[in-house]
Amino acid sequence: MMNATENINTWITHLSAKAKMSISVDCVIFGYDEEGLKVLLIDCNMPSYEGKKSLLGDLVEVNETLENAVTRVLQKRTTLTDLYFEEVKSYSDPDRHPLGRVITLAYYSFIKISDYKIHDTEDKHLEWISINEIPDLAFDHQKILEDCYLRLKKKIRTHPIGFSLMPKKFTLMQLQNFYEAVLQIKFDRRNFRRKLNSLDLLIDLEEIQDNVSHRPAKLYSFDFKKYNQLLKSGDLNFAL
Amino acid sequence: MMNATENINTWITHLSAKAKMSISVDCVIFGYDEEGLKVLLIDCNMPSYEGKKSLLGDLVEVNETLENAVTRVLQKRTTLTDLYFEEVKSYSDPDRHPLGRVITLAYYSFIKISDYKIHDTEDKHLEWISINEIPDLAFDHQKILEDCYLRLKKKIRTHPIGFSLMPKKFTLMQLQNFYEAVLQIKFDRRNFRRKLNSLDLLIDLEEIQDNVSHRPAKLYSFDFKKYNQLLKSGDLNFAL
DNA sequence: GTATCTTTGTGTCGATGTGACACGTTTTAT
DNA sequence: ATAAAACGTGTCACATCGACACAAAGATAC
Repeated sequence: MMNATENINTWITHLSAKAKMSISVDCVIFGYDEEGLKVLLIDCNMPSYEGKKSLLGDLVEVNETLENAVTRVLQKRTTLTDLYFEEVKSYSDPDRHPLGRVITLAYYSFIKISDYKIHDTEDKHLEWISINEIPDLAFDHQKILEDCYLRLKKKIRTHPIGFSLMPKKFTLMQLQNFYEAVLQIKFDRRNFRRKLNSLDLLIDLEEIQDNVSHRPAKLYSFDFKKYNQLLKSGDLNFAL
Repeated sequence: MMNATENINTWITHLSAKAKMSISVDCVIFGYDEEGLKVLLIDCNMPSYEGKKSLLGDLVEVNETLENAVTRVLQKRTTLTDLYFEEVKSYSDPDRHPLGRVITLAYYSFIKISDYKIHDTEDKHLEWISINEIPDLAFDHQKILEDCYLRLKKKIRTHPIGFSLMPKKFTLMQLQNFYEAVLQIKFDRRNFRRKLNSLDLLIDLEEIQDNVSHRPAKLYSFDFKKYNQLLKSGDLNFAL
């Protein structure tokens, strides 16, 4: 019987094998291209979920952190390294996985779809699906995806994480389209531009669009240097 | 060797015993009384951390969710049920726990210290410590506490979670003291009152303080009913 | 019972940010 | 030359925010 004080942080002397379980990470990999916001999903062929799609995830190995595991999954599935990702929350229903007790931690990441290349030709089962056309997913992945999407929407309004998904040179309209696609809301064009200008994080490249059959727009780039300075000094005041 | 597609969500057929580990929850139990913001800590007598204090946590059992485990820990340590708590993040350094591989999920809760009673007389090692006098803690609990405190401060500015820690009848000055203690910042009295009034969530009880040797203040209570309505309708616009 | 102490309660002004809103400009295509 | 398409710009009303000072209420001391 446990002493009143005894717990994982005080007096116990060994870890019972009975209380061990599997941990996984599940990544909601958001991607953006000019068609809109998409999510990378894979076919799930596990009995009882056959035909459904699922998020990308894997078991955490005994000698790695959860962040290591996420990095591993992201690299395997996108070939990209150094991706931005963020922990969202845990899912721990004892019955959530048919193979047994698996607690999972959900993460989301966000990449430029044009940077993405299929890593392995065997991965025919990987697919970008529009955020508006998500089918029924296996396990509790529907809920995970929802929670991660909410988190992304909250994050992107207060942190300029979206700019690395823009082309190097972009127009204000492309930027607005990006925010409208991710947040699924419309902005007033004039107010959006006023806001972005007031942040003073865009560099006017003094160039204009080419090959468009209408008045060409001015091109901008994002001032990552200034952004990082502001971030360090704590004076970043981004809000959309 | 793993097939390109094989992972926890697709084709594997069994969970390897080798990849199993222990999971714990650690709770930062914040408490408030008129002396200020405190944290409930316990003595840690585990070799290599002897003499240090630690957060309250426990191993997650195979048949319970993380939330169940948190509820269990909170009830054991405070005797209180139905406490508010929130997941913060995971800590998964393979070397973070001397007994072996233990991934932990951090949660914080927030209670009225006057509601708290020592549950078990053996728990002489439990103590409320002022947020400004936190000693060195065992494991990575320093970091966990910091992260949870940051989260609490962020949360309390946008959600009126603090009102259940007030007496049933309170003065605006008591409320301001509460926010100042938790956030460790000062508010202008007039602006604070204007803000709170504009939220329209306080009920003027038309009573005044008693037994004070100065001008007595008006007493208010929190309109939980209206708050819950606003919460449901999504019109809650709380920000301090 | 008057003076003093302590804490309460209250309003204004200037600055800043936000939502709503319309028209002339630039380029290409015909 | 004209039409089509998207670009680029400014104002006004309104709400919010920080800064700031003084009179009122009750208790206490003399």
